[in-house]
Amino acid sequence: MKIATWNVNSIRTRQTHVKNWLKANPVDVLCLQETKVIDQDFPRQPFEDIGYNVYISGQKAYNGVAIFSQTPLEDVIIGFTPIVGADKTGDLDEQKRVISGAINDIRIVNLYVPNGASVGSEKYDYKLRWLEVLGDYLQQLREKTQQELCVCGDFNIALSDQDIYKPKPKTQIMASPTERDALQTVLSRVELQDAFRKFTEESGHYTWWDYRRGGFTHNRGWRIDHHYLTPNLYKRAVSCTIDIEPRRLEKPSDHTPAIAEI
Amino acid sequence: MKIATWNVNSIRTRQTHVKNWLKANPVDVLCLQETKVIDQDFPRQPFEDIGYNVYISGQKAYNGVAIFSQTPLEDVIIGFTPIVGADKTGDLDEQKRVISGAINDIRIVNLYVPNGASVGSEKYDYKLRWLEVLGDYLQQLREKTQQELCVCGDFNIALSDQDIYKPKPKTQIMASPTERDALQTVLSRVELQDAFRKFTEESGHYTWWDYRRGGFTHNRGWRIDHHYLTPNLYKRAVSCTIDIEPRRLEKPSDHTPAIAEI
DNA sequence: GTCATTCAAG
DNA sequence: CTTGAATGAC
Repeated sequence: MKIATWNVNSIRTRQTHVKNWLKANPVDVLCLQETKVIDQDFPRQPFEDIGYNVYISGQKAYNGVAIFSQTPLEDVIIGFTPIVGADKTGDLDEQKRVISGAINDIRIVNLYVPNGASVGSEKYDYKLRWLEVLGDYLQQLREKTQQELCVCGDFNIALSDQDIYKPKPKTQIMASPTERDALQTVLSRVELQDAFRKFTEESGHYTWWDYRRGGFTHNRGWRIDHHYLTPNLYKRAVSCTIDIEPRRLEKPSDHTPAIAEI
Repeated sequence: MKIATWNVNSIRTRQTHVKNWLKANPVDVLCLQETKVIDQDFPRQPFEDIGYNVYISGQKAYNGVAIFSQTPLEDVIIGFTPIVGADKTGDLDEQKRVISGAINDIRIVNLYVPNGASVGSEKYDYKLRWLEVLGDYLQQLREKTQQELCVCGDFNIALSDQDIYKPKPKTQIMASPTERDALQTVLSRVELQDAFRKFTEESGHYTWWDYRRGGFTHNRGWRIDHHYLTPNLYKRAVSCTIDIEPRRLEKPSDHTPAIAEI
């Protein structure tokens, strides 16, 4: 089973790119982030036309996640609340960043982790709060469903300096020790491991390049889109790759897809 | 000599349409309105590349006029001020709506007449004030230069009900009696005549269709883009036509070119 | 740099 | 309905 993740930075603007990519790369499951559209305006048809079931959780202008799956998903869960409860979730489900569903007792969790703006900002605190609840969510999800987890999406965190074109100061958003630790804690709680690093140890592999200052042209990239797998899935994983081609297209997303095969 | 007028509703957005149209219709002179760009950002090169001299008077976001001419223009005059003086012009040259130049003692005056919003509004008063100064401008231009005039552009006035898909109430902007009278006064003062009506008497010929409510699809058009000629030029005119094709393109301007041959 | 939104204009 | 600007986000 091939599971891809792609922050598309507006599904309406990227509709053609995504459809063409799926035709050339007919993955079983595609997890999208930053769809930036309310559910009623989501362009389902083009993807249903090529055989995908479409599951979405969107909002106006910001965030928004979706899962496309050739096999219908079982037990689709939107947001943290159904698992951890409204008390623990607080305001965190106002932003649409979490959707999950299962295929044959493999649970796919699609995340768009908050960016955090800058270290120490209000948005950074929000990111840290969000990651804490994410830990609760994954742990309870695991306990309740007894399913293996494939937790993928745009994490807005490069776990290691290896995942960045150049080591960054500790104050750099997406690379600061505090957010790295927060993510590491989440991973430990559910025994998640980075699928990409099962197969590739070198640095220089990225999934995101800033639109600004020719980030892509100069290959100043970050690997911030990940697949994290529970032990049995991790053992079964046969590949995890990044397809840079979509980032070369006209009017691309700033992210490119990562694909895990299990 | 062929002189065309075309409100392009942003020259940057319409660059390809205009260039392709000129390649297929190599008129001697093309008068543009609503270029919507400051002079330093005007895309001169593509038009110079195909043999046109480019004369512009633009501003940010709104209005803006330009003349493309295969023959260099003589004595280019921008705005009312050089002819009628700053006192009479007042604030009317803040909006870039007037540019003129001569070829062989034929003076081409390119106008973007204010729209006027709605009858009785502040903008309507501005339109009427503007038309009054236009009369002064044309009269003095005529006297000073002793040139024949081709006054063309987007007049935002349909002089007769024949020029509208359906007769309109007297309160309808672009068809109200007061603005029609104001334009008629201008024409009388300089003995200008409508080139189009030398050749075509039927109704049903339009140069503008509102983007809203499928104006073009339903052929709910207006003829508001005109060529007005002084007597000797009017006598010499051999044709005046409207080319609807550009209005059919993808992402068209709401106006289409009118072409007079003298 | 790119996107969606809101606004003003037509 | 389409455009450009201004904003905020990333």
